[in-house]
Amino acid sequence: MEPAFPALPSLPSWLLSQVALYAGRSVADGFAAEGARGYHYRLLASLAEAGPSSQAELGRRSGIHLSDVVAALNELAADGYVRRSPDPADKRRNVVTLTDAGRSRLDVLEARVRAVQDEILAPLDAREREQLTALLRRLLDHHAG
Amino acid sequence: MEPAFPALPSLPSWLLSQVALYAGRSVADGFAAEGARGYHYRLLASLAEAGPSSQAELGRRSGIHLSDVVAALNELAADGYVRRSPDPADKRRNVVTLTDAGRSRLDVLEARVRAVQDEILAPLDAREREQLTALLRRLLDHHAG
DNA sequence: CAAATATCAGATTTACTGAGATCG
DNA sequence: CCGATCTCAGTACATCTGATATTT
Repeated sequence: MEPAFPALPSLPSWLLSQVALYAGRSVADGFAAEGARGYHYRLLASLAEAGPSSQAELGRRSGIHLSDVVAALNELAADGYVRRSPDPADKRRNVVTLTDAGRSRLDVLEARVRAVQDEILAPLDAREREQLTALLRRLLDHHAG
Repeated sequence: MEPAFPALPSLPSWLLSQVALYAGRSVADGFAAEGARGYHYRLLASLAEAGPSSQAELGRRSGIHLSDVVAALNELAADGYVRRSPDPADKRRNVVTLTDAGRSRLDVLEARVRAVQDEILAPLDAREREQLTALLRRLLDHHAG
């Protein structure tokens, strides 16, 4: 007579949320040590990857809500990491550009992120890390597509 | 000249949080369809697994803050799923007991959870599901101990 | 007095909702 | 008039903090 329940801690969704909670906190702590948040990194990385963009594009690419994009860009612009200029071709839009300072900022945050990923995945070897990311990627692609 | 960044969507911590976000929403939706929340399930499951417990024990086992345990138990007790009685052996404590109705309630929520897990893991076969949970479990054990 | 328990009230974070103004 | 963009204000949820009272 086994117990009928899988005992919380074996549920995939529970494992996922617990590990994600820990990972999220680690990453947030790493950013906080630089006075930044995850949104800042995601926006800077998205700008570096795709070049100058409208805010709506930025939000879609980085998965951040438009209203949160506004707030995070206010902070990034106040620190001189991005520049907002009106798009002459479409007056509804702002063109957001990464400044040199923003590029340096991204490098710093990037280094933090890398270090934290390594700490999170510490108990796994290279092959297992690839397995994990491949499995997660398949789940994400399946449910996002 | 490869780009210097790993492009957001390949970061393990990002994959984790995205998949966990989806999984968390799916589970929450499943519970909401029964008028319940995750806390209710976790508390009921913890009671079924370990028997009558104090609130502090419950909180520790299910990873819910004491103050949230109080609120969630208020709701469960109001619906007759648990009973709170003072512990004669230690007057600081309440002994929380699962009622028959609570046991039935757990079965219903349990079924929901199972179905949702299956939906979340849909793109993976049995072997891959075990791989994923094993990898996640190792990460969790490493960082929780 | 120190530590554990239970309770309540509120702060914090991330994600999201809704309403407005402007423009294509 | 519809749809997209930007902005601001405020909600919702889970988590966590702090204060208080009681008992060990």
